[in-house]
Amino acid sequence: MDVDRETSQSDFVASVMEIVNAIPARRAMTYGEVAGVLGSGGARAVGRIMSRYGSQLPWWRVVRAGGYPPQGHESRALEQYWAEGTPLVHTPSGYRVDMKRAYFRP
DNA sequence: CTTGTGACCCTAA
DNA sequence: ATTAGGGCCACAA
Repeated sequence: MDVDRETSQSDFVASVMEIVNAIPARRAMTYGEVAGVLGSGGARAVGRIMSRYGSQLPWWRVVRAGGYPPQGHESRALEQYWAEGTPLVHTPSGYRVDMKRAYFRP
């Protein structure tokens, strides 16, 4: 077989998609936590996958550390949070997901 | 190989 | 709450 074509990398991508797709509504998980569950790559690697494959995933359920939504996509995420009823907390500079209630641990 | 960029994280002040 | 600095991983030029 010619090289492993897509093994370690594609496996990582598939795992991320599985986890994100498994996050229930009104819940949220951080990039670092997803990476931690996989035990490989890093938060940035997860973020990169989201930018590439997140189009077909509930990407709004994946937030930054502290519950802050993805940078540059805050408006889009807010619409989804509002539609699903995700617990939010308003901050002086915007809003954030209430990790106190929305935090999801697989 | 060096540099720059990105849907990131942590600690300190 | 906010900014600054360092660390991390993956990729294009």
